[in-house]
Amino acid sequence: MLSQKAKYALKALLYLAQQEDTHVSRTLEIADAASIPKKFLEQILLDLKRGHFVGSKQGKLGGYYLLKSKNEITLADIHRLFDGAIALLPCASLNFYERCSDCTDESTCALRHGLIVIREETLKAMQGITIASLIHR
Amino acid sequence: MLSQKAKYALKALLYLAQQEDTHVSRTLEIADAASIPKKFLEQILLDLKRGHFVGSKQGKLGGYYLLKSKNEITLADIHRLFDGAIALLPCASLNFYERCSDCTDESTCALRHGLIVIREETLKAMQGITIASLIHR
DNA sequence: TTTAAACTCTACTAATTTTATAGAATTTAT
DNA sequence: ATAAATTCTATAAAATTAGTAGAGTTTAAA
Repeated sequence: MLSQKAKYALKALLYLAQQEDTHVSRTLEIADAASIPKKFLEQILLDLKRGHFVGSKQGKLGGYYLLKSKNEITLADIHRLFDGAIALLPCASLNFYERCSDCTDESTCALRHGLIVIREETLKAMQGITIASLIHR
Repeated sequence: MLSQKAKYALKALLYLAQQEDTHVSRTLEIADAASIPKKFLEQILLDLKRGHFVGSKQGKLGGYYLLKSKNEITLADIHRLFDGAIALLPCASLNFYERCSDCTDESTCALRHGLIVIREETLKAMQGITIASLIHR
Protein backbone atom coordinates (compact mmCIF):
# COMPACT_ATOMS: atom_id res chain seq x y z
CA MET A 1 0.00 0.00 0.00
CA LEU A 2 1.07 3.58 -0.66
CA SER A 3 1.81 5.84 2.29
CA GLN A 4 -0.14 9.06 2.68
CA LYS A 5 3.02 10.89 1.66
CA ALA A 6 3.24 9.04 -1.65
CA LYS A 7 -0.45 9.52 -2.31
CA TYR A 8 -0.25 13.24 -1.52
CA ALA A 9 2.84 13.54 -3.70
CA LEU A 10 1.00 12.01 -6.64
CA LYS A 11 -1.97 14.30 -6.10
CA ALA A 12 0.32 17.32 -5.91
CA LEU A 13 2.11 16.28 -9.10
CA LEU A 14 -1.22 15.75 -10.84
CA TYR A 15 -2.22 19.26 -9.83
CA LEU A 16 1.05 20.79 -11.04
CA ALA A 17 0.82 18.89 -14.32
CA GLN A 18 -2.55 20.41 -15.03
CA GLN A 19 -1.43 24.01 -14.64
CA GLU A 20 -0.11 26.16 -17.47
CA ASP A 21 3.61 25.83 -18.09
CA THR A 22 4.41 29.34 -16.88
CA HIS A 23 2.42 29.01 -13.67
CA VAL A 24 4.12 28.49 -10.32
CA SER A 25 1.80 27.08 -7.65
CA ARG A 26 2.00 28.11 -4.02
CA THR A 27 1.93 25.34 -1.42
CA LEU A 28 -1.34 26.66 -0.02
CA GLU A 29 -2.90 26.61 -3.48
CA ILE A 30 -1.93 22.96 -4.01
CA ALA A 31 -2.94 22.00 -0.47
CA ASP A 32 -6.42 23.47 -0.91
CA ALA A 33 -6.93 22.01 -4.37
CA ALA A 34 -5.82 18.52 -3.42
CA SER A 35 -7.02 18.39 0.23
CA ILE A 36 -3.57 17.99 1.73
CA PRO A 37 -2.51 19.43 5.13
CA LYS A 38 -0.36 22.41 4.20
CA LYS A 39 2.56 21.86 6.57
CA PHE A 40 2.74 18.20 5.59
CA LEU A 41 2.67 19.14 1.92
CA GLU A 42 5.63 21.49 2.49
CA GLN A 43 7.79 18.52 3.44
CA ILE A 44 6.52 16.46 0.54
CA LEU A 45 7.26 19.19 -1.98
CA LEU A 46 10.78 19.54 -0.57
CA ASP A 47 11.25 15.78 -1.02
CA LEU A 48 9.97 16.05 -4.59
CA LYS A 49 12.38 18.93 -5.13
CA ARG A 50 15.33 16.95 -3.77
CA GLY A 51 14.25 14.14 -6.10
CA HIS A 52 14.39 16.61 -9.01
CA PHE A 53 10.75 16.11 -9.92
CA VAL A 54 9.74 19.69 -9.17
CA GLY A 55 11.52 23.03 -9.06
CA SER A 56 10.79 25.95 -6.80
CA LYS A 57 10.97 29.70 -6.77
CA GLN A 58 11.55 31.29 -3.40
CA GLY A 59 10.25 34.52 -1.93
CA LYS A 60 7.11 36.43 -2.73
CA LEU A 61 5.39 35.13 -5.88
CA GLY A 62 7.34 31.92 -5.31
CA GLY A 63 6.03 28.38 -5.52
CA TYR A 64 6.50 25.05 -7.24
CA TYR A 65 6.39 23.79 -10.81
CA LEU A 66 7.15 20.53 -12.63
CA LEU A 67 10.81 20.08 -13.46
CA LYS A 68 10.48 16.79 -15.31
CA SER A 69 7.92 16.21 -18.03
CA LYS A 70 4.69 14.61 -16.89
CA ASN A 71 5.48 11.78 -19.32
CA GLU A 72 8.70 11.03 -17.49
CA ILE A 73 7.42 10.86 -13.92
CA THR A 74 6.25 7.33 -13.20
CA LEU A 75 4.46 5.67 -10.32
CA ALA A 76 7.62 3.63 -9.77
CA ASP A 77 9.64 6.83 -9.25
CA ILE A 78 7.28 8.18 -6.63
CA HIS A 79 6.95 4.85 -4.88
CA ARG A 80 10.72 4.59 -4.60
CA LEU A 81 11.13 8.17 -3.38
CA PHE A 82 8.53 7.97 -0.62
CA ASP A 83 7.93 4.30 0.11
CA GLY A 84 11.20 2.71 -0.95
CA ALA A 85 11.62 -0.63 -2.67
CA ILE A 86 9.15 -1.97 -5.22
CA ALA A 87 10.19 -5.51 -4.35
CA LEU A 88 8.47 -7.45 -1.58
CA LEU A 89 11.75 -8.15 0.24
CA PRO A 90 14.98 -6.15 0.23
CA CYS A 91 16.89 -9.15 -1.10
CA ALA A 92 14.80 -9.02 -4.28
CA SER A 93 15.21 -5.28 -4.73
CA LEU A 94 17.13 -3.50 -7.47
CA ASN A 95 17.46 -0.07 -5.86
CA PHE A 96 17.19 -1.00 -2.18
CA TYR A 97 19.03 -4.29 -2.08
CA GLU A 98 19.85 -5.68 1.35
CA ARG A 99 20.60 -9.16 2.54
CA CYS A 100 18.09 -10.90 4.80
CA SER A 101 19.64 -11.33 8.24
CA ASP A 102 17.94 -14.69 8.73
CA CYS A 103 18.92 -16.04 5.33
CA THR A 104 21.57 -18.74 5.44
CA ASP A 105 22.22 -18.95 1.70
CA GLU A 106 20.72 -16.42 -0.67
CA SER A 107 21.53 -18.37 -3.82
CA THR A 108 19.42 -21.30 -2.70
CA CYS A 109 16.62 -19.25 -1.07
CA ALA A 110 13.34 -20.52 -2.46
CA LEU A 111 11.56 -17.27 -1.74
CA ARG A 112 13.96 -14.87 -3.39
CA HIS A 113 13.67 -16.16 -6.94
CA GLY A 114 9.90 -15.87 -6.93
CA LEU A 115 10.00 -12.41 -5.46
CA ILE A 116 12.38 -11.23 -8.15
CA VAL A 117 9.84 -12.33 -10.76
CA ILE A 118 7.14 -10.34 -8.96
CA ARG A 119 9.35 -7.29 -8.72
CA GLU A 120 10.07 -7.42 -12.45
CA GLU A 121 6.38 -7.61 -13.29
CA THR A 122 5.30 -4.96 -10.80
CA LEU A 123 8.07 -2.59 -11.79
CA LYS A 124 7.19 -2.88 -15.46
CA ALA A 125 3.56 -2.09 -14.66
CA MET A 126 4.46 0.82 -12.40
CA GLN A 127 6.82 2.29 -14.95
CA GLY A 128 3.92 2.27 -17.40
CA ILE A 129 1.88 4.62 -15.23
CA THR A 130 2.97 8.24 -15.62
CA ILE A 131 1.48 11.48 -14.38
CA ALA A 132 0.43 12.12 -17.97
CA SER A 133 -1.22 8.71 -18.36
CA LEU A 134 -3.13 9.24 -15.13
CA ILE A 135 -4.50 12.55 -16.39
CA HIS A 136 -5.62 11.02 -19.69
CA ARG A 137 -7.68 8.46 -17.80
CA MET B 1 7.17 -4.84 1.17
CA LEU B 2 6.20 -8.02 2.98
CA SER B 3 5.92 -7.93 6.76
CA GLN B 4 8.07 -10.29 8.80
CA LYS B 5 4.90 -12.23 9.53
CA ALA B 6 4.17 -12.81 5.86
CA LYS B 7 7.77 -13.76 5.18
CA TYR B 8 7.85 -16.17 8.11
CA ALA B 9 4.52 -17.63 7.00
CA LEU B 10 5.92 -18.32 3.54
CA LYS B 11 9.04 -19.91 5.00
CA ALA B 12 6.92 -22.06 7.29
CA LEU B 13 4.71 -23.14 4.40
CA LEU B 14 7.76 -23.93 2.30
CA TYR B 15 9.04 -26.12 5.12
CA LEU B 16 5.73 -27.93 5.52
CA ALA B 17 5.44 -28.47 1.78
CA GLN B 18 8.79 -30.24 1.75
CA GLN B 19 7.88 -32.80 4.41
CA GLU B 20 6.30 -36.16 3.70
CA ASP B 21 2.52 -36.11 3.48
CA THR B 22 2.02 -38.10 6.68
CA HIS B 23 4.41 -35.96 8.73
CA VAL B 24 3.11 -33.41 11.22
CA SER B 25 5.68 -30.76 12.13
CA ARG B 26 6.00 -29.30 15.62
CA THR B 27 6.26 -25.53 15.93
CA LEU B 28 9.74 -25.83 17.40
CA GLU B 29 10.86 -27.98 14.51
CA ILE B 30 9.66 -25.40 11.96
CA ALA B 31 11.07 -22.51 14.01
CA ASP B 32 14.52 -24.08 14.13
CA ALA B 33 14.54 -25.10 10.49
CA ALA B 34 13.38 -21.72 9.21
CA SER B 35 15.03 -19.44 11.82
CA ILE B 36 11.78 -18.01 13.16
CA PRO B 37 11.21 -16.99 16.83
CA LYS B 38 9.10 -19.81 18.23
CA LYS B 39 6.47 -17.77 20.08
CA PHE B 40 6.01 -15.52 17.07
CA LEU B 41 5.66 -18.54 14.81
CA GLU B 42 2.90 -19.91 17.06
CA GLN B 43 0.75 -16.91 16.23
CA ILE B 44 1.56 -17.14 12.56
CA LEU B 45 0.63 -20.82 12.37
CA LEU B 46 -2.66 -20.07 14.11
CA ASP B 47 -3.36 -17.38 11.51
CA LEU B 48 -2.54 -19.86 8.75
CA LYS B 49 -4.85 -22.36 10.39
CA ARG B 50 -7.70 -19.84 10.60
CA GLY B 51 -7.06 -19.12 6.94
CA HIS B 52 -7.45 -22.84 6.20
CA PHE B 53 -3.99 -23.16 4.73
CA VAL B 54 -2.73 -25.56 7.40
CA GLY B 55 -4.32 -28.04 9.76
CA SER B 56 -3.18 -28.97 13.22
CA LYS B 57 -3.16 -31.90 15.57
CA GLN B 58 -3.23 -31.03 19.25
CA GLY B 59 -1.62 -32.71 22.21
CA LYS B 60 1.48 -34.84 22.41
CA LEU B 61 2.75 -35.82 18.96
CA GLY B 62 0.75 -32.87 17.65
CA GLY B 63 1.84 -30.29 15.11
CA TYR B 64 0.98 -28.72 11.79
CA TYR B 65 0.59 -29.92 8.23
CA LEU B 66 -0.53 -28.45 4.91
CA LEU B 67 -4.28 -28.45 4.44
CA LYS B 68 -4.35 -27.03 0.94
CA SER B 69 -2.19 -28.37 -1.86
CA LYS B 70 1.08 -26.55 -2.36
CA ASN B 71 -0.12 -25.78 -5.88
CA GLU B 72 -3.12 -23.91 -4.54
CA ILE B 73 -1.43 -21.65 -2.03
CA THR B 74 -0.33 -18.47 -3.79
CA LEU B 75 1.73 -15.48 -2.80
CA ALA B 76 -1.42 -13.39 -3.23
CA ASP B 77 -3.22 -15.50 -0.60
CA ILE B 78 -0.48 -15.05 1.97
CA HIS B 79 -0.09 -11.36 1.24
CA ARG B 80 -3.80 -10.83 1.78
CA LEU B 81 -3.89 -12.87 4.98
CA PHE B 82 -0.99 -11.12 6.67
CA ASP B 83 -0.47 -7.80 4.90
CA GLY B 84 -3.92 -7.08 3.51
CA ALA B 85 -4.71 -5.50 0.17
CA ILE B 86 -2.63 -6.13 -2.95
CA ALA B 87 -3.71 -2.75 -4.32
CA LEU B 88 -1.73 0.41 -3.58
CA LEU B 89 -4.79 2.22 -2.20
CA PRO B 90 -7.91 0.77 -0.57
CA CYS B 91 -10.11 2.41 -3.22
CA ALA B 92 -8.42 0.23 -5.87
CA SER B 93 -8.72 -2.97 -3.86
CA LEU B 94 -10.90 -5.96 -4.66
CA ASN B 95 -10.87 -7.65 -1.24
CA PHE B 96 -10.19 -4.67 1.01
CA TYR B 97 -12.14 -1.93 -0.71
CA GLU B 98 -12.57 1.30 1.19
CA ARG B 99 -13.32 4.81 0.06
CA CYS B 100 -10.60 7.46 0.45
CA SER B 101 -11.73 10.00 3.04
CA ASP B 102 -10.12 12.87 1.16
CA CYS B 103 -11.58 11.87 -2.20
CA THR B 104 -14.31 14.17 -3.47
CA ASP B 105 -15.43 12.08 -6.43
CA GLU B 106 -14.14 8.55 -6.90
CA SER B 107 -15.43 8.19 -10.45
CA THR B 108 -13.30 11.09 -11.65
CA CYS B 109 -10.25 10.34 -9.47
CA ALA B 110 -7.22 10.33 -11.74
CA LEU B 111 -5.22 8.15 -9.38
CA ARG B 112 -7.72 5.36 -8.88
CA HIS B 113 -7.92 4.19 -12.48
CA GLY B 114 -4.17 3.78 -12.76
CA LEU B 115 -3.95 1.99 -9.46
CA ILE B 116 -6.60 -0.50 -10.53
CA VAL B 117 -4.46 -1.36 -13.56
CA ILE B 118 -1.46 -1.92 -11.28
CA ARG B 119 -3.50 -4.08 -8.93
CA GLU B 120 -4.68 -6.26 -11.82
CA GLU B 121 -1.14 -6.79 -13.05
CA THR B 122 0.36 -7.38 -9.62
CA LEU B 123 -2.42 -9.72 -8.57
CA LYS B 124 -2.01 -11.80 -11.71
CA ALA B 125 1.72 -12.10 -11.07
CA MET B 126 1.26 -12.94 -7.40
CA GLN B 127 -1.35 -15.58 -8.18
CA GLY B 128 1.21 -17.20 -10.46
CA ILE B 129 3.63 -17.77 -7.59
CA THR B 130 2.66 -20.81 -5.52
CA ILE B 131 4.44 -22.66 -2.74
CA ALA B 132 5.07 -25.43 -5.27
CA SER B 133 6.49 -23.05 -7.88
CA LEU B 134 8.81 -21.55 -5.27
CA ILE B 135 10.17 -24.97 -4.40
CA HIS B 136 10.79 -25.85 -8.04
CA ARG B 137 12.99 -22.80 -8.39
C1' DT C 1 -4.92 -41.63 35.80
C1' DT C 2 -1.01 -39.01 35.83
C1' DT C 3 2.39 -36.77 33.16
C1' DA C 4 4.65 -34.52 29.53
C1' DA C 5 4.46 -32.48 25.19
C1' DA C 6 2.19 -30.14 22.23
C1' DC C 7 -1.27 -26.53 20.39
C1' DT C 8 -4.48 -22.38 21.77
C1' DC C 9 -5.63 -17.96 23.43
C1' DT C 10 -5.29 -13.32 25.39
C1' DA C 11 -2.78 -9.71 26.95
C1' DC C 12 1.03 -6.98 27.03
C1' DT C 13 5.30 -4.38 25.68
C1' DA C 14 9.02 -2.22 23.18
C1' DA C 15 10.53 -0.36 19.02
C1' DT C 16 9.64 1.68 14.80
C1' DT C 17 7.22 4.13 11.42
C1' DT C 18 3.80 7.23 9.98
C1' DT C 19 1.45 11.43 10.02
C1' DA C 20 1.56 15.17 10.99
C1' DT C 21 2.54 20.18 13.71
C1' DA C 22 5.46 24.18 15.33
C1' DG C 23 8.33 27.73 14.74
C1' DA C 24 12.40 30.06 13.37
C1' DA C 25 15.30 31.21 9.31
C1' DT C 26 15.82 32.61 4.66
C1' DT C 27 14.61 34.55 0.21
C1' DT C 28 12.55 37.80 -2.91
C1' DA C 29 9.02 41.10 -5.20
C1' DT C 30 7.05 45.32 -4.35
C1' DA D 1 10.97 47.96 5.02
C1' DT D 2 7.47 44.68 4.53
C1' DA D 3 4.86 40.84 3.29
C1' DA D 4 4.61 36.53 1.20
C1' DA D 5 6.64 32.75 0.16
C1' DT D 6 10.01 28.59 0.58
C1' DT D 7 13.41 26.09 3.73
C1' DC D 8 14.96 23.68 7.69
C1' DT D 9 15.01 21.33 12.16
C1' DA D 10 12.82 19.62 15.95
C1' DT D 11 9.04 17.66 18.16
C1' DA D 12 4.86 14.88 19.16
C1' DA D 13 0.91 11.90 18.84
C1' DA D 14 -0.96 7.84 16.83
C1' DA D 15 -0.66 3.60 14.60
C1' DT D 16 1.67 -0.45 13.32
C1' DT D 17 4.95 -4.05 13.75
C1' DA D 18 7.57 -7.50 15.98
C1' DG D 19 8.00 -10.08 19.59
C1' DT D 20 7.24 -11.92 24.62
C1' DA D 21 4.71 -13.93 28.59
C1' DG D 22 1.97 -16.98 30.67
C1' DA D 23 -2.09 -19.51 31.57
C1' DG D 24 -5.25 -22.84 29.48
C1' DT D 25 -6.46 -26.97 26.77
C1' DT D 26 -5.75 -31.25 24.39
C1' DT D 27 -3.84 -35.78 23.69
C1' DA D 28 -0.51 -39.84 23.63
C1' DA D 29 1.63 -42.84 26.39
C1' DA D 30 3.51 -44.73 30.60
